[in-house]
Amino acid sequence: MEGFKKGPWSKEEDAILLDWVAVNGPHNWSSIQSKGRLMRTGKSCRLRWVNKLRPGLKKGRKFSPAEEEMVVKLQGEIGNKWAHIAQFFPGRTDNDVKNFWSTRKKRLARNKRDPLSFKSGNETGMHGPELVVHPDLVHIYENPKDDQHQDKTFTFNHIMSPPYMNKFFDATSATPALTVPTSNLPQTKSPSTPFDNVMPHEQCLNGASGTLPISYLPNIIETEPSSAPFRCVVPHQQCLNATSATPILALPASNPPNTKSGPTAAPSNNVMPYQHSVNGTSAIPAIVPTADVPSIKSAPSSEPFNNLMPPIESPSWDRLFETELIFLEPKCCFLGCCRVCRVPPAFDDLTDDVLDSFDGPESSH
DNA sequence: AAGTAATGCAACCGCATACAT
DNA sequence: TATGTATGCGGTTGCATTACT
Repeated sequence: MEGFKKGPWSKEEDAILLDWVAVNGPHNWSSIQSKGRLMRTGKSCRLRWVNKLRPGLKKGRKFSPAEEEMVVKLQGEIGNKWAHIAQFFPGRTDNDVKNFWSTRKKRLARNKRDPLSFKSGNETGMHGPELVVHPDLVHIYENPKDDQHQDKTFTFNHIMSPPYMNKFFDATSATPALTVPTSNLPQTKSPSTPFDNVMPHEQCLNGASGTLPISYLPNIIETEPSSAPFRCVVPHQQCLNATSATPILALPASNPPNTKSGPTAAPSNNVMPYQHSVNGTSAIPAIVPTADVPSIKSAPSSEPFNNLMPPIESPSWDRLFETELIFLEPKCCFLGCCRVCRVPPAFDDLTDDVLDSFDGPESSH
């Protein structure tokens, strides 16, 4: 193509692009050029926005040893799916991950090391928080064959939701790990992948933290048929019990997701699952079998998440397991990744009472 | 201090896919 | 259904900076 500028972006160009996105949203990239605002291709504009200008990016922060380990594991699991891998690292772009991997690969090649191997920070000369994994998760991860479903990718994705990992990595940081600015929410791709959509949900239950404004549903189940409207989310009971009996469902009308800038496939046709019954004694997953999902009415795009699921009828973890809506044994789900705060419980924090109160098939675990 | 190697990363390209017409 | 366009992704390149000798 002729007439398009290439190479590094100037501050002026960035300002124009930011201004454009502020007004028009992060799409219709070609219009920026066609309307004479920038002599850049739409692709170039999009790339600049995604990789450099998008809010919420981690700038100038090297990958920590924990992040490195997770990149290695993820790459080993799913290959060079950088965009997918990047979802596990909020604030990182696929380009970041790709560049990191490439650099690391070269470095290890020079040292004649397997890029799939990981050495801790001490061994590599890097320093940072060690990756600390819940014992159950370690076991599940390292023994995927133990899972009834032997798809390693699935098993892994099921456990390691991006928000959880983010919290995980930032355990020693003063920065709240779950903070995801609305302007940095993943985009809705299409109605066929409804829960790639982002939704705000209730804060982490009244004072667990005042700085966890938004979380979102992870891409957990990649092998799930695209027609399935809900993906597995896993609350853990003690979290729900800890500070409030308030169900987490509530979508504050004053805090809708930032969807006006989204693609044409607005998330307004989506509904979100919610925790309808928090009674303090049973862990009720916010999963609704496909067959139970009612027809979803359309809503104006300005009210994308006003459609809420009606309460589900007390499905048990067992049932969900049996119907393959969750793919780990219920106990593992219960212990694994919290829908509310996205953090697995510290194993030692699980009191006998909590464990006893769990209604799952303990005997099978 | 200068030259070289290593590193980090921005940005390009080609291709695939989704979507509109 | 076919075609064109927009968008997204992975591979690659090239430049600036940093580390090393």
